[in-house]
Amino acid sequence: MVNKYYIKELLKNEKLFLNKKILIEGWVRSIRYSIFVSLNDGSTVKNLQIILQKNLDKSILKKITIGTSIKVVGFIEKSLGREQSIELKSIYLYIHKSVDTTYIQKSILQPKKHTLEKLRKQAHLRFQTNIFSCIMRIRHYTSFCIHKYFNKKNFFYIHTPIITTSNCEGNSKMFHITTIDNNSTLSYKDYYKDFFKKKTYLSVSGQLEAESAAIGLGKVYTFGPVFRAENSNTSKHLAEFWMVEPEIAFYDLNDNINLAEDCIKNIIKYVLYNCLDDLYFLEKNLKKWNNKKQDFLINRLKFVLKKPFQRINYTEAIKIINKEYKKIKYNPIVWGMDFQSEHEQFLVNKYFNIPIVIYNYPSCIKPFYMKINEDGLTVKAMDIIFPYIGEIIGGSQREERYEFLINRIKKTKISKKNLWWYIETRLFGSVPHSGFGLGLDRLIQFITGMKNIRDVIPFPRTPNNAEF
RNA sequence: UCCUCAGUAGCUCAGUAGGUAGAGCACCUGACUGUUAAUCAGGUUGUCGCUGGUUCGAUCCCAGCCUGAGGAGCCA
Repeated sequence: MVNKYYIKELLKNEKLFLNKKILIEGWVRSIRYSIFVSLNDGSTVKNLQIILQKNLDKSILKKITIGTSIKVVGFIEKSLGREQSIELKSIYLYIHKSVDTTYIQKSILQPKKHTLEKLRKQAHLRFQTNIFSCIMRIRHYTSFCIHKYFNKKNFFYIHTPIITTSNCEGNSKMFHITTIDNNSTLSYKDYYKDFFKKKTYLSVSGQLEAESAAIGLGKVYTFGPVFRAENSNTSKHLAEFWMVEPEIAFYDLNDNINLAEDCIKNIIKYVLYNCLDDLYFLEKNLKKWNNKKQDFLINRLKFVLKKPFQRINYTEAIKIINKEYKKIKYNPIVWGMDFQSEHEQFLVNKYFNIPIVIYNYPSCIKPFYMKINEDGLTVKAMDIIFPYIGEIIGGSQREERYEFLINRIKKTKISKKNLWWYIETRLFGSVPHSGFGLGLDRLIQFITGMKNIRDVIPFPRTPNNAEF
């Protein structure tokens, strides 16, 4: 009986495995000189070199093509080559499934430089490429760390519904859910005869439900997919994306910002510690593709950890932009307008040169649930803006006062009807509370240096694209 | 949704200032027991995104459409 191991385990403890007989399974990345096979099993970006038996039949050898899945039993030995310190000398080989060379040619497995667009078109095969498997491992560690972080801080993980009746953002377009089919004489307007006897949608956020959970459980978070039916064709938007939304009772805006900053920094630290091989690989390749001379990925991550984020209120931010706009040839901005992405990028990349937190936005550009300040004009909102990708977190202290909430809803012309339960929470032990939404995919974009958000999620959903 | 750009071999791309196309790699055949996307020799490969128009003739010019990318808006 031979034990099976994964490449990550072998490389972590090379000496322990020397001269040991082991079993390994994976996919062929390349075959050289008829005896050297680079095998990858997904556990790490690094490959294990397999030395095939010298007298292997030619017909077998021909079957060991790129992408072929194999099982090998052999002895771990010190490698004579330069690129690796150990290798597996094979004594038994089993081919699970050989890949025909004509298929390889048509696929992204072909050992060539492929564009990320090409990889996207073969999203079902992307997991077999180095770059995408690196990103997926980082995505895993990021998600895992989020649970770890909140668990350690005594938050409870709340599963908020994916099917909802309310639109928390007020103006986001939502996906309508119905069981009425096209052939029916009913239309989607006959929602009172539909499955739920209500108009239902895919959730754009779990916030409202999380708020009611926080009033009782104290500290909660949601982490799941959310859906936006906006027709946005950009490198930063998805129709289905993953969002982390903590919601905390007795937290004010400042506590909220502190939590958000600590959370992001914690995740980055965790990824730096656990995904260094993947980050090195990405850095090496991004450098090549972007024709950059300097390493930038890992330094950028370390840089975020170094200093506190710059906190600035909306009104001050406007002043800075209007003072500097002539120099930078951007449009000036009037109080009450939202920032354009060039404004945000100016503040982050040029003016402060660190991630920034902008808070106390005018109430007219923010949703109804945010707590209004004493000035009556601004709300206790905060956005965290990161270099290159822009807004990564949006949050606020919530309006916990019943009358103020009602007033705000009236002003924003949102229907109270479906929100009755949310409003009612303000009558039962309402407390100051805060929360934020962290876009997981955007955070991973920043960590991995991917320019397009479609390259950090396994099967992206965007307008016109749900192929896989 | 708007603006800009692109679509040529399996991949990355060049090209034709209107006369149906080429490079590198891949692939195929052969050689090779220490390679690192191995090397050497020989060989194959295309509705030049789709539809229509102008023309003796369109991959090239014009129009429409489709697909993709970058940017903007919406936001996470």
